[in-house]
Amino acid sequence: MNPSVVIGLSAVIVAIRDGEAVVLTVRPEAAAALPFGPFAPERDRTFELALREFVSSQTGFELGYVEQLYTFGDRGRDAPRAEVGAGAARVVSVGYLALTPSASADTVWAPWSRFFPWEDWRKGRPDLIDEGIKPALMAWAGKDAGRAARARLAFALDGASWNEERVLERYELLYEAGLAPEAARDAARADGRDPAEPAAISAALGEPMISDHRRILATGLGRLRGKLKYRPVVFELMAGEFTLSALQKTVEAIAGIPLHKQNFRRVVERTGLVEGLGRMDVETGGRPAELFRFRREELQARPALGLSLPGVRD
Amino acid sequence: MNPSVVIGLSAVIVAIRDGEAVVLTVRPEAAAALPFGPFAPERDRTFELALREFVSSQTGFELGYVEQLYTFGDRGRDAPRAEVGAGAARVVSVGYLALTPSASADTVWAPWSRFFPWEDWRKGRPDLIDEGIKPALMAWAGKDAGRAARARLAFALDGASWNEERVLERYELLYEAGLAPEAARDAARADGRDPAEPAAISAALGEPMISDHRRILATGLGRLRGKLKYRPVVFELMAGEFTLSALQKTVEAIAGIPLHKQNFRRVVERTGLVEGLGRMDVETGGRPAELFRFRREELQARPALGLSLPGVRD
DNA sequence: TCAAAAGTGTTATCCTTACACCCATGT
DNA sequence: ACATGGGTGTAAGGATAACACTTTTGA
Repeated sequence: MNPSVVIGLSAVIVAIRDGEAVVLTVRPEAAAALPFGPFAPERDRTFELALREFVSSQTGFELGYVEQLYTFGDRGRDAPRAEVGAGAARVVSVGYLALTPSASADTVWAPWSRFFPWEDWRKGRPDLIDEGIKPALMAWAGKDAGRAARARLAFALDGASWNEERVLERYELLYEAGLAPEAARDAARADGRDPAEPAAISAALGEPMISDHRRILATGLGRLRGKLKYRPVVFELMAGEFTLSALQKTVEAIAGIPLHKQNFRRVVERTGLVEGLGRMDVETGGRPAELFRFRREELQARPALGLSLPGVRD
Repeated sequence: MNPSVVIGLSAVIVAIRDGEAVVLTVRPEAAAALPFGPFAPERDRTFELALREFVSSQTGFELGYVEQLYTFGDRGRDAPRAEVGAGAARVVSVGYLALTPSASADTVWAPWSRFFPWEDWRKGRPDLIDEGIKPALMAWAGKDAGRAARARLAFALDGASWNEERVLERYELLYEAGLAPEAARDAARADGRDPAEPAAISAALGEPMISDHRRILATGLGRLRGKLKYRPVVFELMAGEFTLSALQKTVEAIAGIPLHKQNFRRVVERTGLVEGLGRMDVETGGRPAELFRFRREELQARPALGLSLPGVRD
């Protein structure tokens, strides 16, 4: 008999709804969770097939773009037993990122700002950072200069500049500082107690999720923000026809920072990856906007999108 | 009783020796292999600890910089049974990339050009591409325009430009085209036969490795080449003191392309991540070179290295 | 004195960033 | 007419890529 390892698959499924980046969650009545399911070695030929299968049966949703994120195997932060229904097995979870152009009006789609409210800088620096996070992290750091420096760089405190990609680093810091409800839960489990998952109350520092799902979500958001800059993945979030403003709004929602309109257009045009259709959008306020489509056939030839998100300082 | 999954860990351990990028291999007498070992769920707290443990006990080597690459779980390309000593278990392998500044003079260090001879463009476009790879891929493509286009873009055929990061894409293409000995081996295993690993003859299209190790190696090389451009990982391959030429040689060995001396220096200086020591190197031919050190303390503050490797066309 | 490698000056070009302004539509 | 969002011109500054050239050592 083999030592027991059970592989779980979790998916960060991202879409855009009403200009907000949203992520598919399950069990809306309790603490939020990403869609997850077991990997059955005797049945599933590949991780990706298994993932598509259980997502479609669990949520009725067919995935398009999918990429592997990371495999989480640390003890103490693994999934609770019940999650995969195994006895005393060690749970290893393989996280995936998926992008889709359509999101239902269902409540299972949650804006990810619910879980990471400090990540949205589109309207400027969130007050939460200086009013909630900074004092809490400084109290945790105390006289430890290393901790203070990490906090400063992660959260752009005291004039440091914001790097939108470091989502995981920020979450891990809050976790380590005990400011994420998941930290207390995991500590209790490590002591042999069996705590309930944190309630889904809207915590000031972001809503918690079950197991290590918020960590997987942070990994997904960070990866996506990074990838935006050098691969044309945005288009996986767009419908077949879209306006350039809608494209910009999408990038802004993902990156969490505002972009300069004209520069954005120039960059997009220069890539040669979009094509104007000559037709106009059916209004959304002012002047009609031209519709564009993604020239997917060019993807192999010029796979870069070189969006250089400008540094946001304040 | 649980369905059996066994997790294996494999490491792509990279160093520089005599200006060549080399990778640590085991079993030099047979087909090459990366260092690998099982993950024991009841013993190992994290993947990374297990990895450091078995690498040090297997090769006597202490790892420094380590990062997770990818988790390979596809059936048909998994590790052979014997590798992890399990019965009928499904093998999932988690690949890691490790960098180290020191390589022994041992033969266990193999230049990776042995496995991917087409990846070294430092002396210009390798003849192998047009003389060996192109005809073979064209024969495989036949009248299939899609296949021909993929080959063209991956291997920079017919004027397409070379992208040094697409190492995995190139290997996968050769595998799919049946030009990697591993492909025949895996096909045989899928049919229920039990073929020996390919012999370690120096194949024209690169030496094969056991199991999916060459794929893991390709993943590691691609990741490293990409990361070079935006994270200061090169320094993990350097000793405490080094000359700028040595640094440049290292980047060239990894990226596989030649760099412009002065532009390289300007970029490195602008990052502020190196500091001249005022002392000189003890000769290597001509004029003595100044020694520099990596300012590791600046790593948190400015984590970018922005090496923009210029496009190589021919 | 010559080979070998270190190190510097300069320039055209392109990209990034940031101004401010005009255009087409519905109310 | 005016509010709303779509769409454009232009220019400063900086980074990139590519020239060719000087300097310092050992043989």
